[in-house]
Amino acid sequence: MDLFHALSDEDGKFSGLEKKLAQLVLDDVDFAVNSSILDLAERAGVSPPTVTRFCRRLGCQGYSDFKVQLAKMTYVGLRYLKPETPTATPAEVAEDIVTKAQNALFQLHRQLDIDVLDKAAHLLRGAEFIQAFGASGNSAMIVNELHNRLFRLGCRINASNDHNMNMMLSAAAGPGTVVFGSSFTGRDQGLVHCLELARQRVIPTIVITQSNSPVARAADVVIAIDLPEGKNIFRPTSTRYAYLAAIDILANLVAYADRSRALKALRSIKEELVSRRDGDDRQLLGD
Amino acid sequence: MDLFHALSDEDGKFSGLEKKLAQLVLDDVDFAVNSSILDLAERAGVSPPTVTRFCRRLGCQGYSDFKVQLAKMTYVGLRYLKPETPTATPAEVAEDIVTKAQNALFQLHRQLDIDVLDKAAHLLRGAEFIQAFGASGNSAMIVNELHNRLFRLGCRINASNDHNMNMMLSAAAGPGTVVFGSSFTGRDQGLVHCLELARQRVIPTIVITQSNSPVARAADVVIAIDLPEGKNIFRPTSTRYAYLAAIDILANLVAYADRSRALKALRSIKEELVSRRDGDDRQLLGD
DNA sequence: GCATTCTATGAAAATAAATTTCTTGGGGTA
DNA sequence: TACCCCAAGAAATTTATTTTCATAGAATGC
Repeated sequence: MDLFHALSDEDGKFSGLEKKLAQLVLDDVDFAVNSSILDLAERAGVSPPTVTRFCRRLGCQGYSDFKVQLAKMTYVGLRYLKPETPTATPAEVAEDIVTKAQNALFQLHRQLDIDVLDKAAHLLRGAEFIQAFGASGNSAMIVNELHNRLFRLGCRINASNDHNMNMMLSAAAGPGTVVFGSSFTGRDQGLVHCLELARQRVIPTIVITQSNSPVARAADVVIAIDLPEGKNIFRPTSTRYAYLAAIDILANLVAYADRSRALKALRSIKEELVSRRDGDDRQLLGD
Repeated sequence: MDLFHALSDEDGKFSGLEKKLAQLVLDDVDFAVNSSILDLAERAGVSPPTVTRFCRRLGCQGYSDFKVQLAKMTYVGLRYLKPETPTATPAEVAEDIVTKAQNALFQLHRQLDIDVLDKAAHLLRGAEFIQAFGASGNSAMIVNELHNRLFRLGCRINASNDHNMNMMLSAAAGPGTVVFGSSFTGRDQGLVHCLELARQRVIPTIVITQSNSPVARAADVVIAIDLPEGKNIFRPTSTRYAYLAAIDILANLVAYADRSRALKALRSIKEELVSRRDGDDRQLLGD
């Protein structure tokens, strides 16, 4: 049953007052979720029985059931984590992945230390140059994303995914540089080494990793992400979504930390894209 | 208020029966969400007033409020989309990004055509070689992720983010090759050209893009993703989360389509990682 | 064009649900 | 031993929800 769909009345089965009710509910879900049937009826200018009937038409058992469904729906539909079945159908695979991704985002939001993130953003914004290190598929993606976001904001940044290269880059880093590292496990020895090199050179370091890990201990600013890992080895880790969101938030804070610089850089990029393509600026800032 | 936290009774404020209630609720959220106070009381072996008091202690207004909060919580906390305030605090930025990411995942799940995905998975699994094209930051990330997931499953795959290169690769593609393309906007002319080249050579093509776009029209199998774009130019598009999830699902389906090959490949990679590092196999399959 | 049927709706009644008040009994404390 | 406090339930009360019944208007059939 899909309340979201039902409320939009695509089949046109609602009566006049029911349409009014649906509109009211969609306009102010909070109110509907928190009020009694009498309040809702009064505000909609209908009688309580009409509300009950409305709920039934939507496929709910009654008003309380409706409220529960509504609460679920508006807070993003997501099944509870089910034990994994070995014979998963494609639909189950899809649901499982989406569920876990949403869960990872939820957990991220719960445990994210905004102050640390803000501190990191200001450090990045003030940097003359940023070296971003992350190896293996996942962390590589993360630092590449950081690169992809920050260069648009006028930051000078290089992302590198090669251990030996990282080492040389760290050893060569001069004043004004900030080193950024990503490690999902927190046990990337190569990254730890780079961070130590940076520390020797009094270069500030930021990492996104598990707290209380070797990588975390080697850095100045730690964006801690502690999520349980799944067990299905076929399944890519849902932790990536959490990391990606953290990077997105970070990039935003960097943008806000120096709005004018960010705007200027974005504008140039956009102009270039628009003038070189078909003039359709829906492309915005990259495919 | 954080019901999740409250239910775990970290402050040890629960009485004996309240602990029992909390356990019952956590064990079977579905039951709690769908039953009346009498049912819940009976199943927990307590009186209804005890349940009411329990709800109050959890910070809820009463039993109905408790049910609503519970429904929200278990379906992943997520605020309704708020209009964006120009003077966003870091916390608001974080919430907004997480919200939109979850929303993108929700929408993806609602509109995803599993059969198409499954078809694409079988095509990829049967391919002798896969060329994956995606340019600019976002699509580049997507095809790199595809590469990152599929090579682990024993697929022969190359990801390329360079237009000219893609063109040459398409022109040189031989029988047994499958071309995969990603474009968020669906208007990547270079990609369209590659797809046309492939079509001339009777090479099957799969794209992940907006439906009814030039890219979609040029491909054999279309994984359609149609999400509204945000307007904040500072903000990276939340669509990325949806694409990423689609790729994850796709990779899973490829793995399940040929379990033994996938397992074999994964096992070799894992052995290599474990033997070369500190023997800690928590690293699993890449940082 | 009138009668009939159907549908939407509300009023009132009935039921069910939730909460408050009052009470009890067990554990601790002076 | 007497007192107090707290957890917990029974009964009473209040509140919320649903059902039943009645009505008016719209649609349909003859």
